[in-house]
Amino acid sequence: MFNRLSKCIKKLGNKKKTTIKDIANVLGITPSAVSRALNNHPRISEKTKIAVKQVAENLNYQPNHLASALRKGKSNLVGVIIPRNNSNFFSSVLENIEEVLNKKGYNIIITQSNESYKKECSSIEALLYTQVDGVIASMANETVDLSYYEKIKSKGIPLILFDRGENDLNVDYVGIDDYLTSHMIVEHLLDQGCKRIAHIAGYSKTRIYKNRIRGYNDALEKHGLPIEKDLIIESNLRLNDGRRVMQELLNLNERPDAVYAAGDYAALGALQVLEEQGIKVPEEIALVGFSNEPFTSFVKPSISTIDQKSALIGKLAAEAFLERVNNPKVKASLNKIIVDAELIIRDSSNKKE
Amino acid sequence: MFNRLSKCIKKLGNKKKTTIKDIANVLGITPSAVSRALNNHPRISEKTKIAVKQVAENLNYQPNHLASALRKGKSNLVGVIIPRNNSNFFSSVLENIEEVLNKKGYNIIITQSNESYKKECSSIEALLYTQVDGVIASMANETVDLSYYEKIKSKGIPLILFDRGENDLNVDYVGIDDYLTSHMIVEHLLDQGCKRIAHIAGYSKTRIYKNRIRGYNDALEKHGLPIEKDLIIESNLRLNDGRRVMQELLNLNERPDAVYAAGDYAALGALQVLEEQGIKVPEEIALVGFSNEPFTSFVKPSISTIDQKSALIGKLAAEAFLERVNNPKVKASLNKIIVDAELIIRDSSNKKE
DNA sequence: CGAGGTTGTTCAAACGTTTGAGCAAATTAA
DNA sequence: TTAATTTGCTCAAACGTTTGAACAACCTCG
Repeated sequence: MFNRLSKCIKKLGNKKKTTIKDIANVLGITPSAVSRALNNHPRISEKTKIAVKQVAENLNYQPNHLASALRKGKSNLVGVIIPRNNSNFFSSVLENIEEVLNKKGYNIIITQSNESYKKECSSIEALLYTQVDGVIASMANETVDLSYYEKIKSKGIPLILFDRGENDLNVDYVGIDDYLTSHMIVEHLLDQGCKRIAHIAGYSKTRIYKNRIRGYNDALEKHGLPIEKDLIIESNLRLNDGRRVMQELLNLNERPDAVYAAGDYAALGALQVLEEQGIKVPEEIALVGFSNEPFTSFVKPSISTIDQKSALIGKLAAEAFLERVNNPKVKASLNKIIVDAELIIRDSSNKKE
Repeated sequence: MFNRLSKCIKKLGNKKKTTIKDIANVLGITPSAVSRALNNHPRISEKTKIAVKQVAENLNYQPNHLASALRKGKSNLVGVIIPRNNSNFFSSVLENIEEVLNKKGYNIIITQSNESYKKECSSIEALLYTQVDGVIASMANETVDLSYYEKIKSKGIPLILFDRGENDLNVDYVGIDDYLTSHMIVEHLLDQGCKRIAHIAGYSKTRIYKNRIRGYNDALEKHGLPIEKDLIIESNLRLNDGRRVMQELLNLNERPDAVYAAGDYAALGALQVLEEQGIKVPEEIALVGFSNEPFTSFVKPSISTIDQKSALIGKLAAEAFLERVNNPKVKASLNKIIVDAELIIRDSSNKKE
């Protein structure tokens, strides 16, 4: 056995990667026994297992994922598609997805759609080509055509959406209840004594922004306040667009006394305009944003906002995927997991004390 | 031929994925001919190619990446390791790496080390297991032991470092010249009339922060200014640590009249403390950060900082990888690609006008 | 002592591609 | 017309693993 080993070590000189075959040769057993030993198969003797692992270690054996994935028809790779990577929300979601899935032996492939439908399609294409075992995605704002997502479903692998999803697509979803969250914001502002609440809305075709608008409207109605079209202005929610919308609101005959922006960057833009014009926040106009971007806590005044529980959403999305993989037959109930968002009240909307 | 086709379509009913074998059966040719047709092999007739592609389309054929990667010994996957995903710098680098590599048929697997050495090791492990064709990485702050990176090199696949690299590891590197950039900052502050420039330094074991400190020292020396130990304080560069260091600096017998922080978050922390204490920026103390995080442009006063050309760095790192893959023999010269950083002068250090 | 079960292993096929070698037919050159 | 070359394909092995089936050797039990 010893000269077998040394022969093999010599062979290793020419840089070929070690395979289970090499291990088998060293020990004088077959590759299948080695494979089973490495996978702790019950029908392999403890003695052999130890020997195999020892030799594997010595030869610096690294299993070839490609081969086993091919044979098993399972890659242990999960694709994650996010719109953009620079927000704190997505980075935290990712971190948690990864944490949960790594523990179960999955690795993740992250792709950014950059909010572009075209890029999103090519990402899906690439992920499917890589034979991922599932996809966890948050849709680009632009995306209306769902055929590429249908393609994932038709492959028979799990598809989990988070944050940005579509009801039409019949799949698992994890996110907050935008409608209720909007309610919460409006009621907080009313509670602060505000009477004319404006809404810097997101792209009204996207489900989540649509729901925020609905929530805003219904909350006003519920409290007997009129819904004024002038006070709802659609925006791409970027900083500069927040400025533009705030300016428009200030140009109205009757100014609002509160602004609820569907995104933090838009809220920041609004805040800048208010500051430039010497309008006191929150005394004259109160302000609430959405997403809890880090900067909301350190600008002056700090901006009230919504914490979307990114860590929890990531964790739940990953678990939803695992659930689907482990119980592929249960096609029946699709989960809509709704996480409670949290309103973080900061200076920009806190008139009391 | 037509009944062959319909037979095959029927077969497809039972959800099995189409393979080149299926296409071969339909057309009555061999799988190898199909493979060659799909890959535009010159020895396949135009007629056959067209027929194969037509049938492939009809049967909704999707090539199995795992199989071809296994056979070719090449996965067309590139691993990217970044410390954290929430900074604008890394997200922009990623976007550009992806753009360049996608064009060449590569997909990227992104993993976050979360600045943890342990996580970094397991990421490397995972990437190697997935048989990536190369790794592009920015090292975690913690990382001192390079053995895991050596492991990548020993696999014989390209390793490209960016931003955070180590000279000891003999590999390609893309980044800015931290030493010169520090010079530039110090000279800008001197130009503004500052005489006592403090430095909120990064972890002095990390190469880039070490170089920033060296640059700071040498620039002062060059201009005949003393180097005062009290004015250089090491920090983890997070917001709160920036506050702590700024407080320490203010407690000195003789206050600095300028602060150069090696990171934007630390600069922001410093700014908060200055504002709270009613110290005028830049008049009493000028401030410069590092990295051009978005918030530096919208806080009041806006913070002068360094743009590290993230897009360019991403692009160059990806190209360095491609270079290595295409010319594996050229072991000789390893590239240190140095990109010129740009000083963005904003209100926090602009005393003139 | 023989039937039945368990243990530890081998055998061979399979996963879906790619690719060097081989070969017949068609084309070109001499 | 024949030899040489080109064209268009087939054959079979290979990539490294996993896995159902088979089987010998050993153990157990009545």
